[in-house]
Amino acid sequence: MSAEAKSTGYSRSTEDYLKAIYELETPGSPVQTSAIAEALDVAPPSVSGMVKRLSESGLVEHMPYRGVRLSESGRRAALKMVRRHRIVETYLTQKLGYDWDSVHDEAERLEHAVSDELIERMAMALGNPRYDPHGAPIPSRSGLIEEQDLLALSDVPVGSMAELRMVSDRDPELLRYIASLGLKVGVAFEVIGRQPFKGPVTIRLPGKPPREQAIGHELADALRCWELEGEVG
Amino acid sequence: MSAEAKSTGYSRSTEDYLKAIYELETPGSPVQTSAIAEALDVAPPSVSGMVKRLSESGLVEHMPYRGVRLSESGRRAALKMVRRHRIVETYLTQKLGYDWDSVHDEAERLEHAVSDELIERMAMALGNPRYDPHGAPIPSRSGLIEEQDLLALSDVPVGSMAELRMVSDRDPELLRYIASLGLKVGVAFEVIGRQPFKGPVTIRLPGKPPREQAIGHELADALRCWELEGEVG
DNA sequence: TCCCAAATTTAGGCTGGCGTAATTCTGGGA
DNA sequence: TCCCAGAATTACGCCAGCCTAAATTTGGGA
Repeated sequence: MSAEAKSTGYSRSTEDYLKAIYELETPGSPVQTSAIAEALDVAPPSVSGMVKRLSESGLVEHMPYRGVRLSESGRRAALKMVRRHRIVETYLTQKLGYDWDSVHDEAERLEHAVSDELIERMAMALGNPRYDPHGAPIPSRSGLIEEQDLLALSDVPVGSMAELRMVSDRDPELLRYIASLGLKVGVAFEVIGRQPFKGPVTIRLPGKPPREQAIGHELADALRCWELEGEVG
Repeated sequence: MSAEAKSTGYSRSTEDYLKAIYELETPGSPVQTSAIAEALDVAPPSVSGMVKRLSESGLVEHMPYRGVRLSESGRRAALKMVRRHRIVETYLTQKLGYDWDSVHDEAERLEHAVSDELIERMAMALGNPRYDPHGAPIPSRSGLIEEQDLLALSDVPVGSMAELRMVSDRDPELLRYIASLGLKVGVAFEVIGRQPFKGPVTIRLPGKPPREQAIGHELADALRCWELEGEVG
């Protein structure tokens, strides 16, 4: 009966679940209950309960004991949340001086409170950006998102040039660290070595004297790159 | 057990109640249950229930059947919400092109989601404003608020000059209307007449040809003014 | 002083969302 | 094919907040 000026019309919790499911979805397989539980830091039975409500609302398709998939309307709502999150992050960094490692939590709360109008005004003020500060593509107002086909740094062949295109916004520590290395979205570098058995990747970073830097495997897995055309010897 | 990055540490609902009570409080008398119920658009028994919780948390002092008063900590939290609300309103109008009649609802939601840091960054970007777009004073970070001693337009003596200083942000219709008259905070005018029995107040507004304008009693009650020194014949 | 209307509180219920404990299903290994 | 570990679900309970209906209190007028 209550109006709820939320503009997705769904509860905060529902919005969180939809976004989490969207982010966990891979084209092939449904998202498992336990994965959602971990992502949202709730107990698995809580997820079962919410999944039931979501599927009754037609937001997800539930295959018992198998997992869930977003329905069309679920995906639309999820992409709306993703757009909000990324525009807010971009706005905070560009207009209010936030560092890229500190915007995630703020955006996580604001995405539930902003109206469509505010988001569009922020987007306008930013010149309708296509990527957020971590390189993630911003879905369009109509819910289209660019599918990027990026390579983990750990998979870039030794000897090639690559450009950092995207990093998860989740881990501030990690973001601070890679920023301290001079790495940010758009920086190109050469991959000059990789040790086997999940050993570090070594890259050469541009600079007055180019700098070689070892990147641990876990980190190298989190850095998404474009392999650049011209190879370097 | 959950951390709650809310920074007041209270629930959305609690924040709403505290702010409402603050705004209904008058130095002398406690705030009645029914007044809170009306302000928040909930049923009186819901207020009784919440008041019980608030008083158990030490945020209000409850005098059964008489009403409630904010405690020190309750007042501090309420003023924090007021500061947030007013800074958000100011930010939206000054930096994102909102009109003064459309910021209230947006601020009403954002005030619960923003962090202290975001508020301070907004305030900084605005040059630490002292008043919001409707002329209401913005509490300082430490919780001090300027007490203004303003006169309703309906109480300004006929013949004097006055300046509009403050209007409630609650009614967009009213705000649009007075803006359409060319009235905004800071505009000075002369009170040239007032009809008895809650009749209209007539004012003379500055302009290429000064304009006379009748203001209904209800509206005249909502416009808070300074009486200016120099009288005019 | 008594009584009634209005305000308030209590009683009892509901929903969303979370938790734990117990149960059920699934799929891979022996 | 059987069995079991792990995943998922069901069963049940809790709390915040809201509601309506039924007491209860209060204060002002006759």
